Amino acid sequence: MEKTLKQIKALADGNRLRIVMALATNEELCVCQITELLQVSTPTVSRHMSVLQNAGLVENRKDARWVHYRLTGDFPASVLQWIQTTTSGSQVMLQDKQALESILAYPVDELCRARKQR
Amino acid sequence: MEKTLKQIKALADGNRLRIVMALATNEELCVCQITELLQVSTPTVSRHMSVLQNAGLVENRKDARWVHYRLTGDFPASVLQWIQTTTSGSQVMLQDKQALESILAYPVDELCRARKQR
DNA sequence: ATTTTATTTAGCCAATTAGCTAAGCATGCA
DNA sequence: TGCATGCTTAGCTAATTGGCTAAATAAAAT
Repeated sequence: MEKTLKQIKALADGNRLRIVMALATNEELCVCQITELLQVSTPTVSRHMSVLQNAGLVENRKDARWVHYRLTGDFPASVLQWIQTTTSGSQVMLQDKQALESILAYPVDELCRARKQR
Repeated sequence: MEKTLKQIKALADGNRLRIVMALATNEELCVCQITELLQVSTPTVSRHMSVLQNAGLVENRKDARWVHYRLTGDFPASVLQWIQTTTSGSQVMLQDKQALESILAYPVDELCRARKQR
């Protein structure tokens, strides 16, 4: 039961659900991009990612300065599908989808520098 | 997203997961029986049930003195199945399965009276 | 070598939550 | 009508959690 419970708890947060949905449609995102999406501080995103990773729901890949996260192959497919079908029409998720398009329009390093200036 | 998140949060607790699993294999259980299963106080069970009910995952039926809870038809089937397959082999769930057999062996009113004496 | 940059870790605070006991509310029975 | 019974609500406490800022780490660029 422990693993299942850990995974459910990892998903039981609005921001983490948004992250999962973003990764479901975008394969890989770096911390900086997720930070821009959620509009919370970088450390907060980092902690959310470690919760998801600890639950075995995401994994990361280091590439130069960036850490790219993606959903693991173990991510329970039926759960992901349920989340997608039940949330994809929601206000937040629609907004995120649009925001992600803008975010992905920038090269990663430009986005990060841009954030810095605020 | 709100409804989905509410449902996930409702499931993000060990005792509530145990309750859901118990109801998945037993159709209907009263508060008293669930209390006996979890070995926590009646008010605690009552609160757990209201969290699940608020999320639309369980509904209740009043019968004389007792309130019987069952999973709703809306309970996302794929999620239930995932929980069942991933937790049914766990220590806790196996113990619960046995405990439930003993609990169901008593008529409901006897069980409640029996509890009272401790 | 030093500085810049992306991310993580540590430490703090406010809000939420799961547990308890005590009190309240219904419903059935004497 | 009054009492017992099953459950819920209220109110408290301890523990957990999500957010922040500041400091640490790691890797690239100057």
